[in-house]
Amino acid sequence: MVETTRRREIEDAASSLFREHGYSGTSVRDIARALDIQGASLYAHVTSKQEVLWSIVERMAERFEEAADAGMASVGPVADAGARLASLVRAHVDVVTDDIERASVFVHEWRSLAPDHRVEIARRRDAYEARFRSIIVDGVAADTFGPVEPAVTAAFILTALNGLVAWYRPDGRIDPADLADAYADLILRAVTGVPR
Amino acid sequence: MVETTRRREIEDAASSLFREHGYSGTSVRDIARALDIQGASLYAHVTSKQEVLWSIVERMAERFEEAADAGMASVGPVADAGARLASLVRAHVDVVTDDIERASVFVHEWRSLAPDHRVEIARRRDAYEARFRSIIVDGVAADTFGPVEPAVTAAFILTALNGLVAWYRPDGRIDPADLADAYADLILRAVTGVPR
DNA sequence: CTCCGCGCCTAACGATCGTTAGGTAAGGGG
DNA sequence: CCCCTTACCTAACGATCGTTAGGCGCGGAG
Repeated sequence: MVETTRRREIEDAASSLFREHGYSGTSVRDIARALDIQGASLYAHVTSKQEVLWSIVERMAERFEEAADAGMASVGPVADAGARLASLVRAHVDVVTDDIERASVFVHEWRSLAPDHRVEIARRRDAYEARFRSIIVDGVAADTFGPVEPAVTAAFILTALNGLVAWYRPDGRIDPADLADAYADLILRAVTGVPR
Repeated sequence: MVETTRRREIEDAASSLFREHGYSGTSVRDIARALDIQGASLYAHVTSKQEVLWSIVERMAERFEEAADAGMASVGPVADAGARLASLVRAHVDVVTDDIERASVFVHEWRSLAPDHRVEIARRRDAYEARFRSIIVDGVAADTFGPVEPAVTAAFILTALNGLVAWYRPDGRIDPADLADAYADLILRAVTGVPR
């Protein structure tokens, strides 16, 4: 399936509907109705409903990975654990706030993928989470961070970040950059802070 | 619908399936198959699939509310903000780890409720979140906490807590009480800590 | 002017959905 | 012994599901 304007409109509509009603709760005819065409007409642009989901999820996986790469590159490999963690957090918040609907689909609907794709996404999520874990291990070893448990802490951080899709509203009065700052502060204090 | 053994077994099976495949992704016949009976036979115990979801979600809402009440009662109304927040966090983690499948359904599947029930749960979730917000406001005012934004911070905390359903495994090697401690520590430092 | 292909249409397919109707087998109480 | 309740069954309903087949109109290229 080649990338056309119509194809993008279909994925936009699908993202919005998948987010609100889930993959199983959204019918092909629902997606078509959002574009004012018939359900069967979608198949001129798409090979299956499942392929639309995969296209959305795969693209977002890529975006999260690229943002993390860019964040690490900008801060340098020798930066201390706190700076590297903050960079990962900001990168993640940026991606989520930039496309909250696709991010929400990525976070919640990967369970609806066909087995092969589901396995692939699970693997890539593991690798993504491992970036956080390894920074935490470094920070604990260097005594930059407190004596936190890396696996629990990484899961805590990532689920908090993904939780953004549950409440962030792009039309709200909250600036995405401020939000990234606030989240980076909260998370940095969670791992480095000492009680006042 | 009265409470019988069979009724509980149905809700157990439904919770597990709703968690794995979502409400729309689970058919009445799927639930029945888990109990080795025919789909139509379920209707001797249940008035509709929607009612099963509501029963699960409503009961969990109650459990979260009761746990928060008990937590606040145990710590006393004059305790400082940090102690009260830690108590809420522990209460929430306890409920989630005690029944991870129903908790997961509560967190993710309330969107599939009929409009009236959905509105009611949204209202009760707001009230629950307001408990966290008001403690944060107190802590900031008393300078027990840092200058965090209460709405953002409360959302951060609650989504991190709810994120437990995405990764906690009751058969894992992690003790629920240790987990509650770890989460309380992380969250307390996030709001109170100063950089080391 | 003709032709081609893109974008959409209607119609229909077999499967599966939630739910209802009506019946049957087992077991305990009068 | 009979009756009632409990727990399940088969059969079927109309609706909706994802998807395929085949056709039609329009706009641009030759």
